[in-house]
Amino acid sequence: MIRQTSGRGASAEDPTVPFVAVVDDDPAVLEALDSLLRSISLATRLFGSPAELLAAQLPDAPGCIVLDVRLPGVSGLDFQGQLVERGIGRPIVFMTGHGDIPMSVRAMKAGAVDFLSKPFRDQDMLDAVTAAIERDRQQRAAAASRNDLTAEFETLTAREREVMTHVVAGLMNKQVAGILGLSEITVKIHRGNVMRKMGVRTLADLVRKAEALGIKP
Amino acid sequence: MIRQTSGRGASAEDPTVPFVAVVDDDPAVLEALDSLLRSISLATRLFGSPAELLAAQLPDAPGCIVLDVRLPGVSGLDFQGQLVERGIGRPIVFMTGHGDIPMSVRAMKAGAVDFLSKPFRDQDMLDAVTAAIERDRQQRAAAASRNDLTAEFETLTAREREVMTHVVAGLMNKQVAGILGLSEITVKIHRGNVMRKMGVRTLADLVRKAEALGIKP
DNA sequence: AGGCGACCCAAACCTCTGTATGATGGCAAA
DNA sequence: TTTGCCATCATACAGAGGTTTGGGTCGCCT
Repeated sequence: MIRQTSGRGASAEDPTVPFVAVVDDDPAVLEALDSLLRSISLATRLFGSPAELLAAQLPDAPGCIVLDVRLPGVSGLDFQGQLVERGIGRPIVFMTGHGDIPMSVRAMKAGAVDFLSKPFRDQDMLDAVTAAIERDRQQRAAAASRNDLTAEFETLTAREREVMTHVVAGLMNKQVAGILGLSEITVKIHRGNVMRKMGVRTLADLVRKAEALGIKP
Repeated sequence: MIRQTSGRGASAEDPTVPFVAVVDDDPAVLEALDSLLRSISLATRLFGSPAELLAAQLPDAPGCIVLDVRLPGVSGLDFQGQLVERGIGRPIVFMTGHGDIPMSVRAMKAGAVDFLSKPFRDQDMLDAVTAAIERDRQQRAAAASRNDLTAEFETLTAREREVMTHVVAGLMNKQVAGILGLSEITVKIHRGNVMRKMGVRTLADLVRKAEALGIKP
C-alpha cells in the first residue's frame, strides 16, 4: 500500500512543497492523517509498513516522517535507527496507541521531534509536523552548504590540501615551505591555487571555510 | 531540609568531584539516592523542595540535578524552566511516580537528560546521572572558553572592536581606513592592539576567535 | 592643574603576500 | 607518443602587513 498526494494536484516532485511520509498499518489512520496534512497544503506519502518506505524514493524537498511505534515487522524505535544508518536523517514524529514513558524517552533521546499518544488532537500533530519540517529545512540547508564546500575542497590536489592546512593554521609561506620541503615560491603558487579553487579572495574567508570543513593540523 | 555529603569526607567544595543535587519531598527517597550516588563517589546535595535548591549555592564543579516531577509548590517542568532562566543550566534527570508520556516528552524537549519512572533500577539512575554529569562537563568547558574569549574581547576599545570586525571580514587596512574615516597607519596600530589584546599572533587565529564570539559585519 | 588613556597621524623600514613570466620533469590517459 | 595535469623552482615587482619612533588632540578623573 503506497499512496501519495500533493495538496493542490501539483507535481508530486515539486521541491518547494514540504512533504510528510506517514507509516501506519491502519488504513483508516493513514486516510485521516492524509486528509489532515493536506488541509495545510502539505504533500503526503502514505506507507503501510517500514519496508515500503525504505523501498520508496522520498522527494528532494523539506519533509518529515510520521511513524507509529508499533509497526508490522520492526519496532518503530529500531526503524528510527535504521533510517539514520541509511542516511535518511528526516525528522521523525512518533505516534502510539499503547506507548509508555521509557519508549517515549528513548525516541526523544534518539532525536525524535515529538511523541504523540493516540488519540491526539489534530493541532498537536500539525504543530509537531510543522516543527519537524522546519528542522529538516535547517538540516538540509546546512547539508547543502557543506556539500558545496566539500565539492570545492575536492577539486584541490593533495599538495594544495597540505598547503591549505598549514596556511589556515596561521603559518607563513616560508614555514610551510620548510615543513613540506619546498621553496617558498612553490608554496605561494599552491596557495594561490587554493584561494582560487576554494572561491575565496581573503584569508579570513578561507579560514572560515576550513573551519566549516573541520580541517585541523 | 538540606543535607550534603561528599563521597570520602573531602571538602564539600572540592571542584574536582562531580556532584548531584537531588530534589524530592520524600526523605526516604533522598536517603536512598544519597546512598546510591555516594556509592560511585559522587558528592550529593539533598533538597526537600525547589525553593531550597534555588536558595543554595551549587559547587563550582561538574554536576547535575535529579528532580521529582511532582514537587511541593511548583511542577518539576516549570521548575526546569526557572532554572534555565536563572542561568542554572545544569543537566536535569527527572523521576516520577505518576508521570505520563506528554510530561516526559515535554521534559525531554526542554533538554532533560533522562526521565525515569519510579520505581527505576539503580543502574538506570546511575547511567542517567553519569551521562548528565558528562554533559555538564562539556557545557562547562565550552562556557569557560567562551568566558576567556569575551574577557579578552572586552579589553578592546570601541575603535579596536570596529577595526577587528572589518579585519576579520577580510577587508584590507586601507579599506577599513576608508570606511572608518581614518588613515591606514592608524588602522594598522589598532589592528596591532587587537592582535595583542586578543592574544593571537596570526590572522587565522583571530578569525577563529571572532567566529567563536559570533562577530559579524 | 596634572596625569592618564583613548584616539589620531606621519615617516621610515622591514617582512610577507600575490602574481606574472618562464622553464623543467614526472606521470598517466588518450 | 602526444597531450594534459601536477609539481617544482627562479626572478622580479607591486602591494599589503607590521613595528618603531615621535608627535598631537581630547576628555575624564584625581
